[in-house]
Amino acid sequence: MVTAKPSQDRPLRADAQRNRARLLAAAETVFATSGLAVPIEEVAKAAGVGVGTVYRHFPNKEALFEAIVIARTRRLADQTRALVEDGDPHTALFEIVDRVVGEAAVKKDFADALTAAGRDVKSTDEMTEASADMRAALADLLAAGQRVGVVTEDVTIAELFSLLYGLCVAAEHYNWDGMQRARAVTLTFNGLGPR
Amino acid sequence: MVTAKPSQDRPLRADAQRNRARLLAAAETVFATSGLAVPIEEVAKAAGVGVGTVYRHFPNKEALFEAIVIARTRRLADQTRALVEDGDPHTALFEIVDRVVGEAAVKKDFADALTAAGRDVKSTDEMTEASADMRAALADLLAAGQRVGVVTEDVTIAELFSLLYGLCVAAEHYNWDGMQRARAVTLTFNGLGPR
Amino acid sequence: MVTAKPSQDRPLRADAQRNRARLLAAAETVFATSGLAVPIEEVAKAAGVGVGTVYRHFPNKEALFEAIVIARTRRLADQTRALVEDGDPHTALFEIVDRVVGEAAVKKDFADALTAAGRDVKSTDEMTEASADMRAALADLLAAGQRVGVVTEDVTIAELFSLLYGLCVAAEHYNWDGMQRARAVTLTFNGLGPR
Amino acid sequence: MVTAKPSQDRPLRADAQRNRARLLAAAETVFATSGLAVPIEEVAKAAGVGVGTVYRHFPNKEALFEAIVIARTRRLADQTRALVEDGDPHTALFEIVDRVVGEAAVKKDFADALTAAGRDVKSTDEMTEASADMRAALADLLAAGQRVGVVTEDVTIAELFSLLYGLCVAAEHYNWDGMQRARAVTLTFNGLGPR
DNA sequence: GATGAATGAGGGTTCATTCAT
DNA sequence: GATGAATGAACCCTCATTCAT
Repeated sequence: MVTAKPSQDRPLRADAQRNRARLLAAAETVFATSGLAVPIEEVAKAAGVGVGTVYRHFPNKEALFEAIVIARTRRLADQTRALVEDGDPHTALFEIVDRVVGEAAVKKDFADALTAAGRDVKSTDEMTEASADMRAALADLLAAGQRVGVVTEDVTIAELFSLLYGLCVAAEHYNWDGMQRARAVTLTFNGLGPR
Repeated sequence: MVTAKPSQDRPLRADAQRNRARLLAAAETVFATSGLAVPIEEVAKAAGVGVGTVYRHFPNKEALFEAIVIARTRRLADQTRALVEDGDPHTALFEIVDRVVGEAAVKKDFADALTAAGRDVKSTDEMTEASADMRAALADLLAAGQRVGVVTEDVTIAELFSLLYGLCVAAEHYNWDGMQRARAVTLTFNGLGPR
Repeated sequence: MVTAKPSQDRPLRADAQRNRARLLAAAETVFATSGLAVPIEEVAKAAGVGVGTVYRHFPNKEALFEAIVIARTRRLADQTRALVEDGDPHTALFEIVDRVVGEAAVKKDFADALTAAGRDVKSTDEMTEASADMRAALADLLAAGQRVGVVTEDVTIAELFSLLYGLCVAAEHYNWDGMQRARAVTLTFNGLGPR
Repeated sequence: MVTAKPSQDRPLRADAQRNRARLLAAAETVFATSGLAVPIEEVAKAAGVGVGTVYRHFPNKEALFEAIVIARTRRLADQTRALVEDGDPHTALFEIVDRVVGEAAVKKDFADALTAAGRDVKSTDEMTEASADMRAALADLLAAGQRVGVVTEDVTIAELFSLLYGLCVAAEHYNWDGMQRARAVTLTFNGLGPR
């Protein structure tokens, strides 16, 4: 956000910056498509760079993966917060959940990400922060939902979180289309609302 | 279940039989504990045999893994059917789901199994059969639930299946204890029942 | 030395034993010829095995190298001790030094070994033991030399050791033939003897 | 010594000159400390320049290393010659040897240099010249020693050279302090003198 | 049948060198 | 001239699978 030294910065960085972004994007796609086990070279190829470049930007495969998760978590948190502020409280919760689940269905790595496939994404400060951020955004959302009465008071963030998680994984696993997803989200929401 | 050559076997066969069983048990544990990426040798060691023996019983790693999934699926199907027949229709659905989810929380490999971590468990005949079996049992369960009115008519087996799946994964991921699990299952069931 | 269980041991081990030996021999040659930087595959090829076999016997390159050093040190210690016992005290010191230096000239790895090329051969117990053994043998030799008067009393083992070391390196570096070596050893011995 | 284009250079040239010097100094230290295997980038960092600059001054890593060896050899030759001229013939030999060995003990790269760690420092013209220079200086020294009788007539330059080499390596390897070094040099000299 | 040694393809990572800025 | 990002060959090591015993 804040580019230090407004004027003559290191000029090279422009390319590097772009490469990093392409790498992240490519990695997201490739990991999503082929799983975490793909050779790094595959990622590099998809990003149109050499393996060395991957390693210049990320110390190792795990770090690359973590960077994706962090980016993704941040994006989700941002979107969530946007919806909390702009959206109709009555539908905000449904919408954001639906959207999150929808994305998860496409980018196969979300669950992979959170699950981190056995290997525990070692809580980097950055990761911890992004997580907390997401959690906070979701908490706001939940509070909003409870305020307008679509969710009963006794539902906790943790519960919401884990149900959301389950939905994401299922969406990904069963390759839900919009219809199926909406239905599942609806069913789940029914459970959260008042009897 | 299907013991090939029902009657007189050479005594050695007994050892082999036992080895296969130990192998399956060991593999289930080891995969659950350390993920699918563990070297086969680890499994062999855990089973107290040499790698060669593993390969005598299963053509390759994937087959071993599949065998576990099949065994597990069969077990679940059996349990489900048992509950359908013996259990109180009002609680049967809840109970079986709770149990399945409970097991999933312990044996980390269930989701791993179904998700099959990227690689698609190629539907063997056996696997297909076990799956169908499980699906049928769950269908019966669902039908029973609908008959007594705890689940609305419009819920499909596919939907039930995927929600169940999501619960399992979440249970595993968040390491739910009995309480948390019951709560999640309850919430989910609320969603399936009549308004 | 002591092969446990004289009769029916694990039969396979014979091959493995042989491979380990071949590996050690090959590695000694290859490292000597091409330096410590040669790819492990080169060593494997020289031993007529696959890389995997190298790694079955030695956890990593360094361990392989260390094994060579240990073997070599033991051999030297043994030879030294033999000379101490069998040899004429008047010539024993000269002879053993000459021989050690002679070997060093051929097997280029001796100095490499001791120097351990920058990386410090982490003192394994085995290594420590072998070293101590060698040192002890040399101490005996020195004592013998002093007893018969070819070396003055004030020469310490450490001094002998380091001069020997220097000679070895020089022999290797300058590729001394027997004549050159004998001359250098003689000159050095002159320095150790009484004026 | 040989500054190309003696007179008017562009001011930038000054920077380049300085960079080359810093590079050489940094490389000497870094190679000495961490061995020849350190990444070039390490050297660059130590010199406070980018890798590109290293390659502007030296075509490749080997050339950089060779430049160090040459510089070092020249320095030794100069010092030697100085001692030959200024020093007391009776102690000159001892002194120069002691000094050379002393330096070798500090700058670990001397032996590394001469041994050239497996890779043979391809005799560049420059290198050859520097070597010859050193050899000549040492020859003068030896001659002086022989003239005053501290060294017997039959000692050849080659012999002196190789003993010196051995001492250097040993000094480096055993990390001799001044005392230990003096003792070793003395012992060695005893050997070179008349009986 | 069981064992575990051997194989070797494959993947992660490093680093000398090049080149756009 | 300097910089440091990019490249990719090469290396260490792992592990699924085979096979001699």
